[in-house]
Amino acid sequence: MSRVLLTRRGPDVVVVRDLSADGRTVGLTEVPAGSLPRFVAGREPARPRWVWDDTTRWYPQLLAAGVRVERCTDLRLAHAVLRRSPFADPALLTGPDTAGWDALEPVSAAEPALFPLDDPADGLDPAAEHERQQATVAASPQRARLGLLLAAESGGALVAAEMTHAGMPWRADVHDRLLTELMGPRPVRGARPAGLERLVPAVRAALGAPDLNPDSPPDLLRALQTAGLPVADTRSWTLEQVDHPVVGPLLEYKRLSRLLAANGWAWLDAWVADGRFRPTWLPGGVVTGRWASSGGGALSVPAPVRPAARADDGWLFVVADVAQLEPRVLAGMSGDTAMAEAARAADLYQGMVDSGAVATRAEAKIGMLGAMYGATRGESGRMMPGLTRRYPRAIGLVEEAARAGERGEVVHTLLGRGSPLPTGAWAVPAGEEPDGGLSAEDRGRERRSWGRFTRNFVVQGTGAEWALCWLADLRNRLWRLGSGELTSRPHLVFFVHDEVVVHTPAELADEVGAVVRTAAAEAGRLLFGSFPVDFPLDVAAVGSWADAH
DNA sequence: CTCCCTGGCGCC
DNA sequence: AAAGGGCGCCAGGGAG
Repeated sequence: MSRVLLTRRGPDVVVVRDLSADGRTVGLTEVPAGSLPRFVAGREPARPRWVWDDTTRWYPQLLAAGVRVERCTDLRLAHAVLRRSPFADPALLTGPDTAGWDALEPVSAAEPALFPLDDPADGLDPAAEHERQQATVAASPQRARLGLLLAAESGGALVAAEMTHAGMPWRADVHDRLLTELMGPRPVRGARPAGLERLVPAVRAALGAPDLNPDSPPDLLRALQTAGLPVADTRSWTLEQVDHPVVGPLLEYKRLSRLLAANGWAWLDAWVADGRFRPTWLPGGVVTGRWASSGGGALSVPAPVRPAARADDGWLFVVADVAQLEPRVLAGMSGDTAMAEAARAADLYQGMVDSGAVATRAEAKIGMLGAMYGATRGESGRMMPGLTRRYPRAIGLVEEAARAGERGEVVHTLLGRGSPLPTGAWAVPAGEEPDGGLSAEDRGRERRSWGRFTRNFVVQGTGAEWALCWLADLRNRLWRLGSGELTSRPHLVFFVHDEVVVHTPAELADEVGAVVRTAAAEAGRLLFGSFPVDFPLDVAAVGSWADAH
């Protein structure tokens, strides 16, 4: 496969290097920046891997010009992975501008102030960085896994740019109607909607606090305590435990007030334009390898507004999510055949019950979540001995990850993403002076807390790798289902950790459903080879996102 | 005034 | 006696 490296020379010229398999430059061309899309489109039929400093600095402009590419290497993301990977030799990755690569941030269309003038990326040498990265992977004892991780990470970068380009279809009129039905028509700026305002006197009266501002947690807490309620905070869960006339109206107020603040009319104004919601997706934005997002809270769109996400006329959403991704991933990465057997069922937790490992589905779920999050007490903690007996390899893997974290060691995902080193005062190496300000108890608590983080890291991070492989493979399969530009074919519009939304012409929905499943099976094969662990999907073809679950 | 922290809560 | 992982975002409120 050929590789083509793109670099900028000033604002107007792009330097194109054709690279040999060992990374040497075998061809050099200069292209005016304005004709880059035409150039890339002309080369794309040969299916090169485009190598560039950072997908966010190249791909949005190509997409805007109607050009889609099949694959790339994103040096920024690859650098971040390699810098922390226990599978990579740091000496091979180190160069004169390593600090610059460490510090390189993605750019977003929403804040173009830095770009293209004065971009720190322009002080870096992508050709040299690419050579270092190639050498690092080639020398790795796990180069297949590491290579897969870098390819998947880069594929994710392409998906992210394409999803922002296409946007999630979003009906502002439907959203406005939902809000109006729940809390009355849109008020003038700064005022409470009538449906919310109506609840304030009820709360004040029930607490005997005529001037209370229910939006101020400290004031609210004082008023609750003054009224004699045994609460130490104002959380909804706490209030639900209390029997008092204020609870009903106050919980209702909090529910509506939250919706108004997070996804009300101001959210619509800020994030929905031309019938599309376009968040900025940040692949690799979380230490575990999960994506983050900025703008509009894309990863936490609450259920009540999802009816506003509606496919275009003649189009459908194919919504797919994988049930119990993380315990399945744990079964695969630990090679635990008993857990993989339970994972053969569409419902892994029911599979655990059917095999006699646990008595009820609820116990299976709480036990597994506790194992992966590090619960040691309560119902979840009490289940650990039984789970350990039944699934020694799976439980053993997360336990060992926790112990390693408590020793201050790095843990890693299946494909080699490394955890950060602890920075807390508890982690001072033996022999050095511990922080005088931290008691032995505090140190123990922080040490265990870091162990819970590393315990979860290996599972959450490997789950993210499965999802990346799924996404990257699905993207190319969707492209082959249609013709014309990206948004006239079936295309991804949303991704939330273990769920995808594809926007597709209605007549292709069945085929989309099939390739979503094929891509999931392929992701399982890429990560776990022939080890028999299944990743069954819930797939629905719907007019609205809200109808999927 | 701006900056930063916290409580609270939405998602996985 | 609701403990236990990862996020982003908002409003309030204190610090500078």
